[in-house]
Amino acid sequence: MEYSEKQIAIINAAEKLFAIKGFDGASVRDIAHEADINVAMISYYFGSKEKLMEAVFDARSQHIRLKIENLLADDKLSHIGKVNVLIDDYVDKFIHQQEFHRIMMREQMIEKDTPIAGLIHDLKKRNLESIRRLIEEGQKQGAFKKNIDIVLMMTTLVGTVSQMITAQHFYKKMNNLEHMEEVEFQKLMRKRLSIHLKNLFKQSLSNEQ
Amino acid sequence: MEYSEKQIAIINAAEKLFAIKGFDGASVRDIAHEADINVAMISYYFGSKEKLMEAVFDARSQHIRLKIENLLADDKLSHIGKVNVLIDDYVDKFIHQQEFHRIMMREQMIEKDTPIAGLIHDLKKRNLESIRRLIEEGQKQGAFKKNIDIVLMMTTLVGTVSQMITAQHFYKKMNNLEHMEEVEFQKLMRKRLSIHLKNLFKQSLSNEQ
DNA sequence: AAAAACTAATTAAACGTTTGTTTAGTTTTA
DNA sequence: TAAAACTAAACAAACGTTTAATTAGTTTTT
Repeated sequence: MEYSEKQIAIINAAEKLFAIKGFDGASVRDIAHEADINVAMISYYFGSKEKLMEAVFDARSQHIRLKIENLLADDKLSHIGKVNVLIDDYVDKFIHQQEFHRIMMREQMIEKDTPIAGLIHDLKKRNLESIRRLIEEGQKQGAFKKNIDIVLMMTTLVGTVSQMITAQHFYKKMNNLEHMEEVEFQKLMRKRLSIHLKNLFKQSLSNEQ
Repeated sequence: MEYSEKQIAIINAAEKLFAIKGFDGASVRDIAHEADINVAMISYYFGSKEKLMEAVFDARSQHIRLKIENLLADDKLSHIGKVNVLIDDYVDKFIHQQEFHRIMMREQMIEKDTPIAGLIHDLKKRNLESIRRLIEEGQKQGAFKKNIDIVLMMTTLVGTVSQMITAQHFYKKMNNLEHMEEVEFQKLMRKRLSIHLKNLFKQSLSNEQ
C-alpha cells in the first residue's frame, strides 16, 4: 500500500501511542491530536481504529524480515559467522524499530485470532526458518552440535532483546548510565546485546570452544 | 492485607482478565461478570479500578520473590549449583504465576510513574541483587569468570522465560505438540526451560568447561 | 473561456455505546 | 437494630464512528 502524507502522519502517531499506551489505552482522539488532524480523518482514511492498527503493521512489517538470501550462499563466512550476521541484523532491526516491536509484543500477549496475530505468527515463522536453515547447515557439516532446540534458542534471542528494550530504563539505572545521551546509550545497548548474544549462541551451538 | 472470599474472587477475575486483555481492555463489568458479583462491589471493596490493580499486585507479588536466604550459606552446593537452584526457582514461579507475570510484562511497557511501576522496579532490583550476590561470591573464589554483565544475564533469564510464556502457542506449533495435554506441556516447558537456561548460565559464568 | 458539475479533503458537531463510578435503596448478618 | 453486604439504576465522561456542511481543486459542458 502507498500512503499519502496525511496518512503517514496518522500511522506515525498511531505507532507511537499504541507502543506507549497500548491499543485500548490510546484513543483515536489522542492519535488525531498527535498527528495534528481531525478525528474523522482516521475513519475517513482507514475505516476504523482496528484497520488503522492493520495499516501500522502493513507499513512497518516489511522492514523487519531478516536477510537470509545472500547469507546461505556466502562462502567467505564461517557457519558461526553467518549466525553472527543474523544476530546483528535482528538486534539492529529491533532497536531501530522499537516502537513497532513494542506493539508486536503487546499484540502477541492477547489470546485472540485477529488478522494481526496471523501476521505476527507468519513473521516469526519466517525468521525462525532463517535461523533453522543456518543452524542445520552448520550441523550437517559438523561445525555445530546436534540436539539443539532451535525454537528455544530463538526464544532466547527474541526474549533477551525484547526484555532489554522494555526494561532499558532499569538497565540504565543499574549501571549508573542515566547521565548518558540517548543516542549514545542506544549504541551501547546495541553493542552489548550483540556481543552478549553472539557469545551465548557460540557457546550453545559450536563444537569447538 | 487480608481479603474476604468475595474480594479474592474479584482479584482472581481481575488477574485473569488483566492478563488476557490488558488493564484498559478489561472493563469493570467484564471483571464483575467473571467474578459473578455486582459491578458496584468493585468500587465498594477496592475504591477504583486502579486500586483493584494494586490489590492484585499486593496479593500476588509476595509469592514471587526469589529465595536467596539459605542459599548463600549452603556449603553443600557448588557455586554453579546455587545459580541452578535460583534458575529453577525463577522458572517455577514464572510458570505457576503466568497470569500475574503477563500483567507485570504489560505494566513494564507503559512509560508512566505509577505506584505499580515502582513495585515492579523494587521487585526486579531485589531479584537482581540475589543473583548478583551469588555470582560475585563465585567470582571471588575463582569459580566464575570476571567481567560478567550481570544485568544482561538477568535480562536473558527474564526475557527467555517471558518470551516462552507469551509465545508458548508458537512453541507448541513449531514442535508439533498441539495434541499434548495442557498440564503435560507445562511440565515439558518447565523442564526444557530449566535445562536450557542452566546451560546458558554455566557456559557464560563458569571458568571450567 | 466561462459556467456548471463533480470529486476529494476537511471540519465541527452529533450519534449511540460503553466506560468507571456513585447513589439510594434493600437485604443479610451479627 | 445497627452495621455490613449487596443491588439496580443512574451518572457524567469518554469512547469510536457517522453525519452534514464547507472548501478547494479538477473536469466536463456549453
